[in-house]
Amino acid sequence: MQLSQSTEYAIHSLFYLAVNNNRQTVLVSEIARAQNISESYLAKIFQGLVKAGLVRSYRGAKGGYHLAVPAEKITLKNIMQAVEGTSPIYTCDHDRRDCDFVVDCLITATMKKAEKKMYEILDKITLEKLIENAEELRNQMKWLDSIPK
Amino acid sequence: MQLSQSTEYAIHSLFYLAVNNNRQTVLVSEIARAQNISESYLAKIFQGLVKAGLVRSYRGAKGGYHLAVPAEKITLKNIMQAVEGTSPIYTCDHDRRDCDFVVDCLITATMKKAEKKMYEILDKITLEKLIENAEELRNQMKWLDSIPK
DNA sequence: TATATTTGGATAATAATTGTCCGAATTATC
DNA sequence: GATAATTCGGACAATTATTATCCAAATATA
Ligand code: SF4
Ligand code: SF4
Repeated sequence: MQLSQSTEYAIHSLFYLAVNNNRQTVLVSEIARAQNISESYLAKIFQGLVKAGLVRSYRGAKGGYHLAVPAEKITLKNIMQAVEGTSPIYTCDHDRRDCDFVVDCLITATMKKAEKKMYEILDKITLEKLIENAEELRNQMKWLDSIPK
Repeated sequence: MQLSQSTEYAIHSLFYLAVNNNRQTVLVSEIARAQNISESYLAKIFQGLVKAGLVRSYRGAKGGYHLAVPAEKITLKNIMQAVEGTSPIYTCDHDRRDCDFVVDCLITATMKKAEKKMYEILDKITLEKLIENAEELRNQMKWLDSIPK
């Protein structure tokens, strides 16, 4: 029940993008370098983020990425679901058992509710809010300083 | 971000145990058969549940398992953590970045809060409540009927 | 003693995650 | 038009986690 490292990469990379959203584009190589993570792997993650509609890509010289929507519209929930998918945290195999599954049983209903509550919290925090928080904690988050090419 | 199948097995097996808690012991073979799942794999899961203090085991003839604590004291949270562990859903690699991590940043704080909310919901539902719900939905949950040896 | 059962360890099969590489497509600039 | 810079898509490989099986040893009953 842990988020994949890809999600941790994606959150931080979008955060970095949001901080640098005034620039035309940012290279994936720069984003990887800023965090000291694998560039080729991050490139793959970004392909997914494009498909999910969170970032826009620009190919060719002077290309790169920037946010597809404003930073105040992208939440931690959005990012998490873009990377991890949207399938529910709990699914039961009722076929395997002798279980009709007409009405949600209390197990299923509870799992759905727990998941919903979790996403409600995550949906409240946007990249914009992360930036505001970063202003307060700036001295502890040096990796956000943009890296010159 | 999905629960492992082991957790699904554990929840249903403990549920089955709770329903049959009037009996002295229940065999792991019976529990597996009732759900049509692998007996040897379930046996391994039960070893973990013993260590977690959720069930008690009895070796030898007439042995088996029963709940270590009353059904109203075992929650879905307890079961989930017994199987999946208690490490947080989100951990960041601040060493890899240039991040001091003195105070929780908003990412970390939000993840902790989301996790907490999720567990709060799961901690409200006990095996006892599942049994009550099963009485209502009895016709759809035939697998709970205890299997004669 | 014979039988029933969990325990713990070893091992294997399968699937998911993480990571790399490269040629093709695209775009900007000279 | 040629060149350089960049993402894209697909294939592939390495590593780790999950799911599963088996068996000898320990324990308990009768
Ligand atoms: S009891 Fe509920 S969770 Fe379990 S198999 Fe039936 S419907 Fe699914
Ligand atoms: S910004 Fe927050 S989550 Fe990211 S590395 Fe720093 S402390 Fe961790």
